[in-house]
Amino acid sequence: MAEGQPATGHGGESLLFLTDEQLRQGIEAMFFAYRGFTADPDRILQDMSYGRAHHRAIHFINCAPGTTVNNLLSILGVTKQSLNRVLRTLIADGLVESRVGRSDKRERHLHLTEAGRELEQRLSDAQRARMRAAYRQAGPDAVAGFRRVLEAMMEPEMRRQFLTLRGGPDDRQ
Amino acid sequence: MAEGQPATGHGGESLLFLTDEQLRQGIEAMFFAYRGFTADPDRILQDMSYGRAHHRAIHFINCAPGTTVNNLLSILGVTKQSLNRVLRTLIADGLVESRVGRSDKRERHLHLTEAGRELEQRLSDAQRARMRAAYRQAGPDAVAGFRRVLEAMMEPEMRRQFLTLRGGPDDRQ
DNA sequence: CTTGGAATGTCAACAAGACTGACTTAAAGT
DNA sequence: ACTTTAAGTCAGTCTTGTTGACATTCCAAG
Repeated sequence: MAEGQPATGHGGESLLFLTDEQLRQGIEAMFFAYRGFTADPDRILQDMSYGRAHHRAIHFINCAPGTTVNNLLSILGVTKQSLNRVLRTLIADGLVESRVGRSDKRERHLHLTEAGRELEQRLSDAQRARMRAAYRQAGPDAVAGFRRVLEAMMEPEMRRQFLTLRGGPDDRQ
Repeated sequence: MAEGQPATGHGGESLLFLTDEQLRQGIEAMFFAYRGFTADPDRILQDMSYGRAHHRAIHFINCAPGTTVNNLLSILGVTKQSLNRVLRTLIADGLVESRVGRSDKRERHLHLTEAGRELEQRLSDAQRARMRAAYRQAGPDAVAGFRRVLEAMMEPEMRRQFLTLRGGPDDRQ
């Protein structure tokens, strides 16, 4: 496994390219960058009594309105009990609405309320602003490469989820 | 702010390039990729009674042998109480050695023991393997772009730290 | 129709790992 | 002598993950 493009055609670079030192730098870059990536929303959230988990839930409910709890679980990769605590507070605070499924009454379909969409916007704007700045600074070609490496780094199952999400959200309810 | 390169000279793409949808996809890619990024070491660590915090400490002690506790704190971005809990167990388990500073006896210089280096290798190998596979699959140009975007995404202070780390570790002791 | 299993979601209790705040000890600087 | 700095500790809280037990609903086999 792990072939794809055998790293040919870049004069000599193909060998230097995968030294442990280069990889170590990539690992550290990932670590520091992820900190920056979450810094802005975290700052907003800590003033409310929410955390990163709430942000993630809000984000993906916004992306796929009407999604079920189970569906959200597989995207977020946590236990249902963990997600439930977060959802409970979001519902209690009127940011998320949980509608009993029409066809299958066991399911709960999740939607953001107006207030929920408003918070989502605030958080997304902050995160997108940093992303936009980074993209601008790095340039279009760098962005394409960035995306390619990230996709290759995902667990296969998550990559499927990711590509599905890009396609179209399920709005059944 | 957020100019740098005004995204010129890539025929038409310059406008499409920064849509909210593109940015959202970048954000989600970052989320899923980071999960993959930590998955392998996490699997190794959960069999021992360690967590991600221990991995980070071991990683950076290995990178900069002889680093002080304070130095490590600023790299990891956690409180000393939090780091101390981790260091205490690592020292007790004989993975990390804490030497009193020669010139300044208040400082403790941290080193990995043989057992510590061994664990570090195991963890790094797992993480590097994934990184290597992703790099190979994406190709050299993509990797360069990946690195550029990550660097631009860091908090300015972390970027300094990162570039310093690339330069040379401080081996004073 | 009933009944038992599977799926979905909820509640309760606990652990890891972050945080703050207050305090001690030792060494360095002034 | 006094202050500052580096490190460590104790106690308490918060977020977010975990497992275990439980309720509800659906569906299919008897």
